[in-house]
Amino acid sequence: MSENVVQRLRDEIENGIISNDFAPGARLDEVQLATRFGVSRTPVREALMQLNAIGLVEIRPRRGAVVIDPGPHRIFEMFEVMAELEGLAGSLAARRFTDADRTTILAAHADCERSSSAGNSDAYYYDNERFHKAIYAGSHSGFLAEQCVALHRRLQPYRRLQLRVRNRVATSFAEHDAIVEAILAGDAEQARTLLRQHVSIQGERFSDLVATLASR
Amino acid sequence: MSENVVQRLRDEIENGIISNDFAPGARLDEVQLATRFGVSRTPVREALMQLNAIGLVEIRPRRGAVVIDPGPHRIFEMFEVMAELEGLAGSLAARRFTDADRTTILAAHADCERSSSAGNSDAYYYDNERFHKAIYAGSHSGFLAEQCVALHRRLQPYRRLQLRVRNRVATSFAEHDAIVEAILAGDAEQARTLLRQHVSIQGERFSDLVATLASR
DNA sequence: GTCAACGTTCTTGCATACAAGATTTATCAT
DNA sequence: ATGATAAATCTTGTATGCAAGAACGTTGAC
Repeated sequence: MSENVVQRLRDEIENGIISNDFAPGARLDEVQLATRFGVSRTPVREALMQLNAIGLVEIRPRRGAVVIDPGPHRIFEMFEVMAELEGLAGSLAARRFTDADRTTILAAHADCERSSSAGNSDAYYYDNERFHKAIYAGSHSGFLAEQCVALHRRLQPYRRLQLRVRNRVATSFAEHDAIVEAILAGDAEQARTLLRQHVSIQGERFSDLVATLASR
Repeated sequence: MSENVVQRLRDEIENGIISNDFAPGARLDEVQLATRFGVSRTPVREALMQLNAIGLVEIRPRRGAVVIDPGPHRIFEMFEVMAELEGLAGSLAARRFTDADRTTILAAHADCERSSSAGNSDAYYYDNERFHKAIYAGSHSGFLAEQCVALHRRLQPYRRLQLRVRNRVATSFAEHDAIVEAILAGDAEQARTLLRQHVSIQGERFSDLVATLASR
């Protein structure tokens, strides 16, 4: 996967956090991680520092690293920012998409339709990710795409929880449909608005999130 | 400043990059930095890894760390995202500001007026920063504020260049005035639009940036 | 039985050491 | 003189060691 041990560790631990293997609040013991991955403490420390810089891990001086627990309110704030960035990506994509972008977006959208109508929420989860990444790419802003991917990744666990809510997959796909239409029609403002609404968790969706978080 | 050596180093090197002490493309030699700051290579490496995670430094495997050179296009992309985030902050602030926020914003705004009319672009630079941070705070979104501060910081050198452009300070202050009005009137959409325009570098401002970058 | 003070143990933070890959330099052949 | 190859040097990547601070348990007093 990666060249050096540190990158590998960073990815492994990050995945562990994303996949809830390391739950929020869990202590990340250096020697424990080191023995687990068969390396010394040094690369483990370096990986933890990187995760700290990203904001996934908190390092309390002399007291070790713990997985950050954002809490419902902060998760909401993160979705709020994500919505804004996705909106921007959508509006830029509506103005800038190429033939290749169009093909990629439509392909991902078609896959979403399949997994949605099949009622396969796990498959939909992955197709949905491809769909959104296709839009980031369509924005033709490398920096924006990176920011979106990073934030998307951090929100991954909560997004996943959301899809478990009843009918969310079907609703999500319907929203995709309108988004694709707006983008391909070149309607930047409409694409922005729809994507913002699609991503943000307002009203009852926030309640659903809190409820699902509590019952983990 | 900070508890441990790594944080201190991270800040020092980051400041060095921001202030162009370490120019884009410059090699960051581990032993050199270590002796310079009177520490061993270990904390230097850890600091570099953090800067790598933030995106200020590129670490090429087995070939050392260099300061990333974003290039005009990427800088433009970064301002584009910054504009969006500031716009969001402004719209949230318009809806959520408290009496304390109002006081802080007005105070910073008044300082901007002073340094602007005094023609002191260095002073304006700092007052401007306070003004924008006051708006971030007014948004009452901790996550958004963090993102804004981080990006603001990364764009610091280029923002500074911009203020050197003729009349930019006066124009900037005039824009602030309208922004304050919109926020305090609770006009979220107007605040968003004005802030977006205020921050983004469209048209001739981009040409100015490129020109200034070239003649550094 | 509870609480506090002290000592032990464990963990982190930084330094040093060593190995492996990259770079530079020197030598040789054409 | 120029190019290539090989050796020496330098730099990075990882491991280990040591000191200082935090967590924990024990002992003693009330």
